[in-house]
Amino acid sequence: MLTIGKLGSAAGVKVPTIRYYEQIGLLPGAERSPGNQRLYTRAAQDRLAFIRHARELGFTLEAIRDLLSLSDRPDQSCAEVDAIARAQLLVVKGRITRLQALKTELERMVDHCAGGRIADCHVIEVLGNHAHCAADHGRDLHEMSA
Amino acid sequence: MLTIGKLGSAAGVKVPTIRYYEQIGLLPGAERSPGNQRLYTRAAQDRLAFIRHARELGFTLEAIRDLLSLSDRPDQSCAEVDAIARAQLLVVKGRITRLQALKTELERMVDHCAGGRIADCHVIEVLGNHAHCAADHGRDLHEMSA
DNA sequence: CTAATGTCTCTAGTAACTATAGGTTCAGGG
DNA sequence: CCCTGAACCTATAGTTACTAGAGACATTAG
Repeated sequence: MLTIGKLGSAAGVKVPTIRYYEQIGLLPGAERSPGNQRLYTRAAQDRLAFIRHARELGFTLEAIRDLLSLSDRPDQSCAEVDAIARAQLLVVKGRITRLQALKTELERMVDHCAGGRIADCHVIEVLGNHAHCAADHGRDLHEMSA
Repeated sequence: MLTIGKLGSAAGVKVPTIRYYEQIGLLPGAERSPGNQRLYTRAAQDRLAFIRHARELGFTLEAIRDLLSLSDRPDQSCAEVDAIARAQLLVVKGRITRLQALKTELERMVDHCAGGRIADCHVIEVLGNHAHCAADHGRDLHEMSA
């Protein structure tokens, strides 16, 4: 049995975050020591590792909740998991595309900017002027959090 | 002079977001009509466009605040802007790398998952098991918001 | 002139945590 | 066996960058 601190460092998740996950029902309430401290099993550690990895992969906690509920009923069809993964894949591809445009833009900014003065510097102009954008401007600011 | 709604649709920013930017001091208080509605000049539109583009490029509002304060004093050295852009470039490159690992992982998930049952499905196993990770696991969950 | 749309302020909610306060429990050393 | 200091407990509030709602006033089109 692990204390919350051990569990946290084992999984690379901060202690308050673990308590937060418990609070929102992503982790079940842990057993407690006689002194009321949380004690975790190997199963809880796996579950937390799953959550952490999924977060790293860009899944929202809601998506993770779905995934976990599926894993709790392991005889069901995989189609739903598959759908979630596919949806996330689209999001991820979109992000990569936009980030690459962004990277180009930033590189250009750095090139234009090296050692000059703001009066000669295109950074602000590039960002202020729609015509200079390399990136396409859809309404996509908030796919970031999808 | 533009109303807030026109300004918003011109710049691709939602009306409450404009008011929010004003509230946190990123946009100056606008002139008002006799009926107390905000009226914006071309200058305000440029400033908002700048903010929007910078957000798209992954700058935080704090970084944007810095950039704007620099642009308000245009005789200063460009070095600071340059430093911000370079720092953002690093963040962006890191994100791209991790998202590409993520993409690989998700593609693998989708491949393993096609039409099966969860019992045969590697999705949860892949994410739950540290050994199967394609991605490196630094403490980098929160560069996402940098 | 009236109805619809747009705007106003203010408050509260969102995601996914992070931090603080004030108190309790546990493990190691003397 | 006691004491200290680290780790733990709960609860609340703060963070970023918005978004949404209520209820009232302004503006514009027909």
